Amino acid sequence: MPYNHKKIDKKWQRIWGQKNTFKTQDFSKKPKFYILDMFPYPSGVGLHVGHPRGFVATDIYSRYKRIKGFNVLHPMGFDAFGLPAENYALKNKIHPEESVRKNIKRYREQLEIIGLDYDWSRTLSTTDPDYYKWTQWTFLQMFKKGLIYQSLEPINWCPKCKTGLANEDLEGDKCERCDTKIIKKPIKQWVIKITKYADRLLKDLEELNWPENIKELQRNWIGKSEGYVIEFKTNDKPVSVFTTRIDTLFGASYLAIAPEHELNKSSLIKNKKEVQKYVKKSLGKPDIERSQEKTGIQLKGIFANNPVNNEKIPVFTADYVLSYYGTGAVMAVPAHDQRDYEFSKKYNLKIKKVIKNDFQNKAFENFGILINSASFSGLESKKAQEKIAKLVKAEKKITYKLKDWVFSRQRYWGEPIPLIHCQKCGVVPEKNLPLKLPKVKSYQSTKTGESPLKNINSWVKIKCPNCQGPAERETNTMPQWAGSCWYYLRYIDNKNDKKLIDPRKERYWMPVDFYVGGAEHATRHLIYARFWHKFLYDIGIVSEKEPFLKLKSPGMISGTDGRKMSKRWGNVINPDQVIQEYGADAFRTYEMFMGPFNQETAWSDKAIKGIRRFLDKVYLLKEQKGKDIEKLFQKTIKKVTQDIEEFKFNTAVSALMILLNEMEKSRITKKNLKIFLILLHPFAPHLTCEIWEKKEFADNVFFQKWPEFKEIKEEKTKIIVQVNGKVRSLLEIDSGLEQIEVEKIALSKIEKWTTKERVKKIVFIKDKLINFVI
RNA sequence: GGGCAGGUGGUGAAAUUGGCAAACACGUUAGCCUUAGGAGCUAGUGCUGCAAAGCUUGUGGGUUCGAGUCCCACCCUGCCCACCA
Repeated sequence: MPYNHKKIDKKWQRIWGQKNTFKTQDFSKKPKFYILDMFPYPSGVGLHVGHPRGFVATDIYSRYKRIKGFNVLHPMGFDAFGLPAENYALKNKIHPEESVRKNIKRYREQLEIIGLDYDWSRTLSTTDPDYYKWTQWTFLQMFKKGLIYQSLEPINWCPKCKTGLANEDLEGDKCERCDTKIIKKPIKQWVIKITKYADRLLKDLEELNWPENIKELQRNWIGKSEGYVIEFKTNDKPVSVFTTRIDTLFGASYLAIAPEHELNKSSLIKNKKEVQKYVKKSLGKPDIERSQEKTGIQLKGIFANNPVNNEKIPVFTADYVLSYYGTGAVMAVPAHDQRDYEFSKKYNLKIKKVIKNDFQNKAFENFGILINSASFSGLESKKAQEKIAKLVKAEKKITYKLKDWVFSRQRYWGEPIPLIHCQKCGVVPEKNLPLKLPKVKSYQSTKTGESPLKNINSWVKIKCPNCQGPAERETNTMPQWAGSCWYYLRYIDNKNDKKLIDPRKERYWMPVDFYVGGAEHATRHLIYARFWHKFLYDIGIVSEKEPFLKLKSPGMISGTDGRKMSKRWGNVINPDQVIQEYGADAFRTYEMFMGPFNQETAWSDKAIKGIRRFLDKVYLLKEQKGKDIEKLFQKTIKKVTQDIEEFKFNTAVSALMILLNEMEKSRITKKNLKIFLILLHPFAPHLTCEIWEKKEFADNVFFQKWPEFKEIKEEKTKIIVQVNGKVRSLLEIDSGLEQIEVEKIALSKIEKWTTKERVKKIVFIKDKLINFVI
């Protein structure tokens, strides 16, 4: 291999470091550009080649923007609290603080040898007390604003991790982290009222320049639906139900309530024992199990009145009804809801069609024309809804699938929740932040499932800051997602110990212009962070409603076998080894060349060799005489510029290859060589810097201007000649010729296929195509 | 069950958005060079065919002078959500 990548990579990384080349100044005459990577979670195994795909892309974009004359902020940090880090530490019998420090060091080394242009002086870790001080501070602001409440409802419990999990942390009915089947367990949890922001989270999505599929995922996650709340009178307390199909009210043949519903405790129930047994059984089941087969039990002795026709209908407790959605009770319309249909079949309940249809053996769920609905028969669903609602005095209501955010974990390795429980004063916020995580030897979960912090008496038992009476600290910690909700703000002002962020700097840098990271965060990190940001906006800490203007997600890189890279398959490829063998520039350029940025692709040990060959040839380029290829140069400048802008790096690289292949056979001037190096620089920064220096070109590659391209008019043009749409010939003629002239030339070329007489019609597009239809 | 993305050579892929399908690269074949080749260079390489020529973008239909691209139906793969009333 003609160039020594090991030497060159090291040399330039050292020079960039010594000269502080990538140090970013706050404020500048240049326009600002904030480009951000989703910061990594430093696990024990280190990065595999899939992780840096996004980092390399932002690096290319960032270097491109710098050369284009922007003041670029491109920072990197680490998200290191949470279960995986704690489990890793437990397994390896070291303290998580220790393992996290080691892992971060390793990650940073791995990132540095790729030659990324981060300003490391702005780095941060979510586990650093100077950082989580402000995570805790924001939490307390939410607490003061009444956005946080305690709840004792049954939560998803992982018996192995011994912690409560939000629905988002589940994989079906299993714990996402350890694959253990979860159970329902009532535990006192802190919960954030993210649902209060549901509408804004939904509405503000519209303005964002995000991929449509990610927006759609968020919309579905928030899950807005409009309907009505109808009150059904019973012989006990009335039951409110939520429905989106009030037009089917005449078809309601029973009420179904969730096992958690109040009415289950009614004294009028005749079969109390059975009902209680059913309720108890249901509450222990995870939701998935509840969804597998529809079961229920009638509340004997209880009846409801259908408000539209006073019909007396039975009431069932059924665990297919979810307590946390709508009102926890539904009116069942078997003819028009598949779930109710199945239930009715099983328990032999009335199935009454009220929307015209020919369906048999299943429910018809579409809108349509009402039948069997007294004076409303004949109306169309939408119209009927308003009228029926008016009649039964139903209230319009908007419901969301989004649930409040269970914010506490019964674990050691997280931000301590800065609250104090006092018998007299209730819950009191901590005054001295950061509330540091105490150092302990043993941080195993307690047998009761409570946080390990519970065992540290000296930390837990304190005096109430209000009344000086005996009080206890909250021992739950925050979930893994907490720290990543606002880290992008802290890069802007990472050493500020007075404020979360200096407002002047915030106004200068925010919002993030471009955010790049995995699509798997579409519904968790990206919703939580947007929520957190909106809260900070509401209390005047930030000036923008949305944190991330533009978003792109890299496609996964799978192993050479096409399977997801994992220890289990033994197909993990380590970037260090690849860089060792082929150099950082070949690694970077190959990751961009392998396919479209947002598409999953399998790694290939062989294909990277082509990139290395390309770079070797670049290294050997020298000024020489030959034919002029100015046109191709202009075309390539245009292509590479546009492709970088659009994150189409694969075709940008291929354009550079095409240019190089031509250059080898053509005239190369000093000017052209410089342009080529500038175009290649974002992809292969080490090599281009080296060549630039070796050729004794002035200055440095990244202090150059990005080349502008000129549109060059072609004098000659190629015209496709078709007969009946099939290509039969190709003409190379002067540009701008009119149809009559082209016809003459073209006809002589296609004598084999047709004659002038047989031509019925001619389709002509100037400078492009002529098609003879016969 | 719902949503989203996708289906093009032996492989990764490209196609100016309706106008030469397969650019670029990997692999491979032949030759050169070499003591050697897991180096380099030259030429070839979608399929069928000796050739002329024909065929080819998951399947079937449609629109069009012309379809990988637009429309309809279906099949397959991947990801996400999933009793959301």
